[in-house]
Amino acid sequence: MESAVTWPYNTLINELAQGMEKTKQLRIHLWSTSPSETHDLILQKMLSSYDKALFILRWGGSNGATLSTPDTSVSVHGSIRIEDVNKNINDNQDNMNASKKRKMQHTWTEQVKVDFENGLEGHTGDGYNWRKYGQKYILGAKYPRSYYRCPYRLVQNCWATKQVQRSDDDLTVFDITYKGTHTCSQSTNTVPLSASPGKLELKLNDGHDLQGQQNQALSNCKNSLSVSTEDLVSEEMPAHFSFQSTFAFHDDVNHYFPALLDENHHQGCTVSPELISPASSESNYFSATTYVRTPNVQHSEADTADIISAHASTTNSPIGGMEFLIDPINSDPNFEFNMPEFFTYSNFEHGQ
DNA sequence: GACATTTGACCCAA
DNA sequence: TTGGGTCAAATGTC
Repeated sequence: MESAVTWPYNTLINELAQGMEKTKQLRIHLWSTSPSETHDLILQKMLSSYDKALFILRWGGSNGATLSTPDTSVSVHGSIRIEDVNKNINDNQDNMNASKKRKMQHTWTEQVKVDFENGLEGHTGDGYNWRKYGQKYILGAKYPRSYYRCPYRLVQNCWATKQVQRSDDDLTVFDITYKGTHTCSQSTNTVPLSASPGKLELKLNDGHDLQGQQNQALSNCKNSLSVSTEDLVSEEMPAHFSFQSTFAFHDDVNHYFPALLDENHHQGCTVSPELISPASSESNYFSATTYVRTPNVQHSEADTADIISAHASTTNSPIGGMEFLIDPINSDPNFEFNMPEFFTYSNFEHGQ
């Protein structure tokens, strides 16, 4: 039997989710009809607020907290501090094995949509580096699930992982499940906004990362695929500038992808069919993500490797990893957890 | 040679 | 026993 508290709780979540969805649609519509970075920034903030609210509610619900519980760390009036969550987890981690550690980990799921007609719908990046460590076909799922973990797991004892599962129903939708929050410092990959403009490049993806041949083929198309962020990024922009870049980028790139997808040919840039992996030929999915790299910032070999699956937004964020601080104006200063607000899928580091 | 990804094998919870 | 999650050797790329 549904409790009196649960009913409005679920209704509230539904209403917020609908509001969020409509905001996303509005954002795409506005961008396609009359692109304005100012408008887009406002809509970003709205989406950010929805995300926060939903996370608070869901986290509270999944932890058995109710809206009326006065001493819970989560309430509609308060804010959740991820350190509190992590503290509770970490307090127990020393005395348990890895399996139990993972069980204790804070878990949440995001859906990410790729829309080749309108560009990325929603997210650009979670700001962390990830290393793929496995892929597996899950019973009942058409597409394999990919497993990623923090590349600094051993070095910094960071147990964050994520799973990327393509939706069976909608080829453009991916479910990304995050387990655990990053306890590592990934400052090695943060790049100040003031650094010289990076280069945005694309990665083809079938749900897995493309291999070198495909990358090489793409690099041959550099002129059409690479977009300087010089005109897209200003120092005054908030840390979330990459989404702006992504959006503009995809507007441009969308002219490219359909041709590549359908005919493997566009504007003199050819990708032979054999360069598309079997999986990709099956799914014809491209992870239309961005990677921003600043040439004058040094990365170690390990860092370079780690950048695969790093995300454009906070890879270049001066506040690395503090996703909600990307909205410096409206963010609640107490709201400090690392839940990804915007996503890319996997990112690709190519060229220097 | 170094590094990341792939993929079959293994572990373990349900 | 089954299936999801992880490991680690093999492989590929630069």
